[in-house]
Amino acid sequence: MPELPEVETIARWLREGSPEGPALLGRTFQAVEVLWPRTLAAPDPATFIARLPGRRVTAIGRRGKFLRIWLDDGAVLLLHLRMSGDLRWQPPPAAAPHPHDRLVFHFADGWRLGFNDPRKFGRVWLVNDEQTVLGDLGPEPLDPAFSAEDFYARLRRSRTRLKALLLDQRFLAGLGNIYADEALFQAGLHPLRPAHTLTPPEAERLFHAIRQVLQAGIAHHGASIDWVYRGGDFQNHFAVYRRAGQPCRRCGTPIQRLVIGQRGSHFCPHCQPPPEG
DNA sequence: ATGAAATCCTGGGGGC
DNA sequence: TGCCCCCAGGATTTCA
Repeated sequence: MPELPEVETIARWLREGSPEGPALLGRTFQAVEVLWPRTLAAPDPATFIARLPGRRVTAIGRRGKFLRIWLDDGAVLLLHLRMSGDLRWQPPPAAAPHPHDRLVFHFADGWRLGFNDPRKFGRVWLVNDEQTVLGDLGPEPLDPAFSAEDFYARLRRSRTRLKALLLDQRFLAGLGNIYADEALFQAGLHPLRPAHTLTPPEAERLFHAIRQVLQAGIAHHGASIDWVYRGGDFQNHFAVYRRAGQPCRRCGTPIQRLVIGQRGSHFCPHCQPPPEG
């Protein structure tokens, strides 16, 4: 599941080039194939196919879990990988698309960049004003301007359980199931704690834990789980995620799994004491 | 306001 | 070995 660290890794590789392929930055689109139209959130396929050729990539970045590719006509290509999305370079000569390619971008030198997405949940937008898509996102966790005080103030406004709140992209942008569980463990906070019950020290602990796990994830080039492989190895450093029944690395108590807000949640019942009731 | 449930999808895992 | 069933998981939409 690509979350903030995985998307950040992909953005860097597209910007700088990687062992898997060249940089996307500075390239000009020659053509685009739409193999699964529902991947395209906006505009409609005909408009998309007509508009992209000739456009040059001027910058590449990230907001939350969205990949942002700015074009020389002022438009922005936004990609959300959701569950199983990935971007894969294919070198020339031309060959059949990969089995789960939904969009394929073509370049003049024969390289192709495929938006590959087995589960078809990923979405792509080509818009003039990115705010129409990104407008409701919460703060960037790693933004230097975002402070522990801001975070505490936001927590106090919600009675929602911590786990569900951390996954709400309007509350905070970029966390998914893996990093939410890891951050809660790191902070020693139970996923069922109502957000407004956190003390200022607890909020500060969670704030720093979130930043720490995200930065660790980025340093490891993200996590490679299931069949989504980005070359990262953070999956070998999980403290709780998908470790139900295995001993807590800190105290040895078996890790528990609970479904919260339809999401599997993993935690140590000893290091993360449950709320009252 | 809050949250639960349904929805979209398919590869993979468990059960037999 | 193979078949069937069911499930995870992000985000949105709908229902209670």
